[in-house]
Amino acid sequence: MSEVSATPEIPQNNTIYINNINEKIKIEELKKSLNAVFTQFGKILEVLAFKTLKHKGQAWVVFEDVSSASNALRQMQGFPFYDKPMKIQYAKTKSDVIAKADGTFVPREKRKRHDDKGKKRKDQHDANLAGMGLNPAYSGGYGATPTIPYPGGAKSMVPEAPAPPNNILFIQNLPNESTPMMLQMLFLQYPGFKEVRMVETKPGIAFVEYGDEMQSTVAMQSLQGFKITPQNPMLITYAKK
DNA sequence: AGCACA
Repeated sequence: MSEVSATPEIPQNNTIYINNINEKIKIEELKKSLNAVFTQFGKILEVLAFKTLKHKGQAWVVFEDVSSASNALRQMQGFPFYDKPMKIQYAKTKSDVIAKADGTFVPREKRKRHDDKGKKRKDQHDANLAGMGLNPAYSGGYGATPTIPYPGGAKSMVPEAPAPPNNILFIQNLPNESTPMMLQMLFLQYPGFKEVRMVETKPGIAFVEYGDEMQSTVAMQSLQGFKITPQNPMLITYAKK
């Protein structure tokens, strides 16, 4: 009898293919969440997901290194993501961003002919903040290098050492005039938000609670370094348990 | 279930 495995093995790839994803999640949020959840395994070059019928519930996460993809695949296999266990495989083919870096990229024929440069991407939450005179530090680049703009005086830390995840976030370097309402405006937009707690005796810090660690992670990734004033980039970490 | 390159 053959000893070939019954489950078809796909060779390693920089890109992981994820399915069984909760289809209720909007593409924009989904990509952000995937980025947040997988960034711990290494540099992510791209997250792709589509809302077309054929591609619902699926996504591709492209890592710079194959080893990152391997670790992600193993460690996040079955991870409860929006209440559904992720199914992760290697992608069947090389992603374009990788091929381009390789020099092996060859444009495929099914490419659209017409320019689609007319589409512009909207910034996500700037509108809410304008009235308060707040200035986002980021305009929504989840693919960006997760560099944390540490406030002056913070001890230099190795960014590769992540704190243990917690559904409660610890926010530092807030301006003294920050109010719970201001913070709520920022954090409420991410799913699972529960509450903001500020410590009266210690201005400049706050705790923000989410329903679970995944949700808090998404919010943290999105608002990391957000500037309420130009000299106050938020430093967000998981709260100690 | 479904493997793309918005």
